[in-house]
Amino acid sequence: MTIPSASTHGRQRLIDAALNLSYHKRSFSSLGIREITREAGLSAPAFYRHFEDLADLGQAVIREVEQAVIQAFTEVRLATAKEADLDIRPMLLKRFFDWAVDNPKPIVIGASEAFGALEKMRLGLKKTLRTISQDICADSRISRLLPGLPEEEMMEVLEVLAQNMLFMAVDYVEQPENRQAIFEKALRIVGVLFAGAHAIHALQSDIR
Amino acid sequence: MTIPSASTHGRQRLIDAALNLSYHKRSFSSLGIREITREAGLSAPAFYRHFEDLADLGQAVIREVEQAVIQAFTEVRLATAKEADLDIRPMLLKRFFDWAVDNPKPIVIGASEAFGALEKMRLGLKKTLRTISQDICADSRISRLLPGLPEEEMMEVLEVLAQNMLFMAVDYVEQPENRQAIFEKALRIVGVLFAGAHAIHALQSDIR
DNA sequence: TGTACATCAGTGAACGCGCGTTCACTGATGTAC
DNA sequence: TGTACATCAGTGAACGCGCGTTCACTGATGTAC
Repeated sequence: MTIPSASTHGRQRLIDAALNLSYHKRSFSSLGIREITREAGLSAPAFYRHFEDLADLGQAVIREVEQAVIQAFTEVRLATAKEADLDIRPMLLKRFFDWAVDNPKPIVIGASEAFGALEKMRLGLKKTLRTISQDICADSRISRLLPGLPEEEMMEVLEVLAQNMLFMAVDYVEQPENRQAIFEKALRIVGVLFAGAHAIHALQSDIR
Repeated sequence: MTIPSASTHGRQRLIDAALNLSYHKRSFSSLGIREITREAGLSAPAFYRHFEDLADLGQAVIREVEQAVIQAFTEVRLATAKEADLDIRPMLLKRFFDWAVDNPKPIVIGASEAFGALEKMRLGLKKTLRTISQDICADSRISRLLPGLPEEEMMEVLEVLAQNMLFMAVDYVEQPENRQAIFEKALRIVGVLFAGAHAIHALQSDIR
């Protein structure tokens, strides 16, 4: 055998099937085992070769969604690494939204489960948003737009931002006819949050 | 008979049961008819005396959630009507959070369904957030904090705000030990958004 | 290289159970005269 | 005021169905010697 690590086939097909169904019918917690195996083209008992129960599959699905979302941000930041615009934000956002169009499932599912039924999903996704916020926070192209802002304040704003951009990405994906308007709206919101963080920090510095 | 309007009993018990179950087990779309009637203390066939199917009950539930959320804001604004603080926002927010503690179900369910499974719920709740934003926008105690800001810009910011405060209210409800910290964080976010809207608008006015 | 064995993803048949839904019925309440 | 009727929320029994889960089995692939 190659490596005893992750099995390559049936298991992944079940995860993909769950993602497909959550994406189209929504709400992971309402899926059934037979429904998922049917979608995956497997017999029902095959499910138990790979997972103990639905919660077990759920953990695998959430890992998949988390990885995809983090990967999105990584790819976007790498793709824009050579850009040296004065303001990198529009390009970062545009790339993220376009990535979401190409990979709608983890975005749509992530958004709907981030405050949804299963606690494990909620906690996992919130942690993911925090991780992403930290990555962005560490990106000098962003942090230099908020000079002197303490890291904790920046993180707070970036987390709110990440959450809102996740939701706006869903609109962007689902309303192809309004994409330009949604993108501009998202940019405005980004602008407001940055400007606000900047203004408040300046105000506090004045008082001190 | 009194008035042929809304029936007072079984129907409401079914709605309450659905709210209870969604609140504790989460995800309305995973509830079953027998489960709901059981929770309501009724026989299964009784369901059909009041609703055609689950989607029909769903519409009634969402109306209930919407009304409760709007009522929350109305009550909060009435309760603070006599306050003439320089800045009414902390009191408005505090009262809203405390209302959420007393009426957790519509808040928690509203937050988890606002981006969740059923399209009707999502659209209804987004409309509700818009309605609330309009109410706040028309409140001179708020609008005077953003003098000269065009209504459309104010609405955009207030909608983002309303959505975020809904989510933060859930944290406030579910983490009694962190309430003070969550409240302060929420206030900071409110501050950032207002400061940002103000700063951006001032900037635009300068350019013109 | 061949052979015997172990491992493991997959299967169809079968189970008992709870589901959604229909049915004919009951009993309370309101209405007509 | 009494009586006959209509309305309607509720019920228990019954239906067929799809569900989750277990079982013994198959066939392909890897491993030992």
